[in-house]
Amino acid sequence: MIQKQKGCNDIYGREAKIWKYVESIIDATMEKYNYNYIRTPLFEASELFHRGIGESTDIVTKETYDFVDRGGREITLRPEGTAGVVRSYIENKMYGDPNQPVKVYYNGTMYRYERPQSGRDRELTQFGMEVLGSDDPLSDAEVISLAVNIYKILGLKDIKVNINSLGDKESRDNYRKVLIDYFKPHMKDLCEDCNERIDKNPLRILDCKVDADKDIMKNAPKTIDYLNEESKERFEKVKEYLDILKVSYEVNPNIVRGLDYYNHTVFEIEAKVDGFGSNNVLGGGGRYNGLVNELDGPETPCIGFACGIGRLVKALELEEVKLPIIDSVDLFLMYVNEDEKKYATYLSQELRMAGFIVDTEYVGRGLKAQFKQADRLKAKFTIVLNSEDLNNNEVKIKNQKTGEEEIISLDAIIYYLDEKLNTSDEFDYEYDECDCDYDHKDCNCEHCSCEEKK
RNA sequence: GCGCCAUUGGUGAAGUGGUUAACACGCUAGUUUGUGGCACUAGUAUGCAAGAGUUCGAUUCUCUUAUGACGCCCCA
Repeated sequence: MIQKQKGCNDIYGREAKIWKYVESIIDATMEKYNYNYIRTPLFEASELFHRGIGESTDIVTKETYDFVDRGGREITLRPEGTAGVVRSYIENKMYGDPNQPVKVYYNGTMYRYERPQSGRDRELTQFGMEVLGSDDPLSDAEVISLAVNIYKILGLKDIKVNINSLGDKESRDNYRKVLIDYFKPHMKDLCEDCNERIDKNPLRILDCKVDADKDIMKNAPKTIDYLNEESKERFEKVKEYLDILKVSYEVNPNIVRGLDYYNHTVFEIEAKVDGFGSNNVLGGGGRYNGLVNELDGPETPCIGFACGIGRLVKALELEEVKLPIIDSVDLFLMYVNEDEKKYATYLSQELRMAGFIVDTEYVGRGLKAQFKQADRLKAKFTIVLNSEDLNNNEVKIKNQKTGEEEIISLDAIIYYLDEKLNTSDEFDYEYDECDCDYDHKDCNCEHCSCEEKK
């Protein structure tokens, strides 16, 4: 049997419906903030992601899917969304667009060649947004609040926003030196990994799990104490706007982000959900004023945010957030003989075109089993097509919820369903009640929330 | 890249170096029921991730590979 590739997932059934719902909320919310959807290629020239480290000594080895195509080009499957957006921004000269800043959002699969673990796959789907061409602290605050609002609209309750500021380049470089000077004499007290980090990526020592509780870590210099006046003022402004937007946050000096093109605002949003494994960060972002220029575009201040949808969906599931997922059909058509089946074929199409969700029998089940199937599909109405009734231009329609049956004229089906489904609130989505009519003591359906069951 | 544990039917799973691999749910058919929720009957893996080895004989032992879970590294 051919198995799926490591760290990839098949998403189907109810889970796929949740994904679609989550994505619909993302789309709708982004639109309200007037962020425009952008689609960039899934693969890009490797150089885009593995660009020169340049003047910085911070080295981040990117674990990406790289390959050489038939034309000898070095290709990389995108590990994140920002670089492609920035490339597109430059290549399409969006900086020349009179409509500034450029606000875009994306949603797509990313690929990382890593060992899978909790909350981390090789193929992942991320959505994110970027504001290119604004250095206004308001855009920092807006990006953060937009992200928070998406989580809130979806129904996540316990989310925590951690923010920090790395300051401008001057502040950041200064802080780096201070941090190295601080840790250097104490290297023997730190773990093996930290000894490597001091050279590769000193800021990330602050993230170390092993040494986190040591005094040396707690007393480490904090980024915000090394901001110059300008950066400090800027950070205050961001916080001020966040207050106006009613976003609660916590300043966490250990949020540093791994890449060196970040400056000023950096933030992470975490879900406080039990059972989320070692990594409970839903998404993060920050300001990257140097990146456009680094990729040969004009000096452009930008800020962005990205979030893994897989983790988000997992958080919603763990928090048992009720989502308005449509997983029922309006009508299930049953039949026994071939003539009835033919009529079912005709009728199902008519009703679907009229806007109803209609399903019927395809595998030759008996009537009894067809009723079971109707239950599984959570059919709101059923019709057993019967040659005799059809000859009289009639049909017996049954309300699966109440058990009531009515004989109605064939011509009246559409009107009848419309009346029942759209004008009464009888079939409105119910968040907490069981869909079935069964005795709750015996009911085993997965949505039943009755006390007896628990 | 490193470490630890796992992989038995549609699902949850029990189990053993030796002729027929529990049990439950589900599903299908039938009896009964005024056409479904109950009850009863019957059916439902030539197969225990894949390959190789040890053995008279392996699903059970060993190795390799693949995938899953979790942790480290890394985290965009």
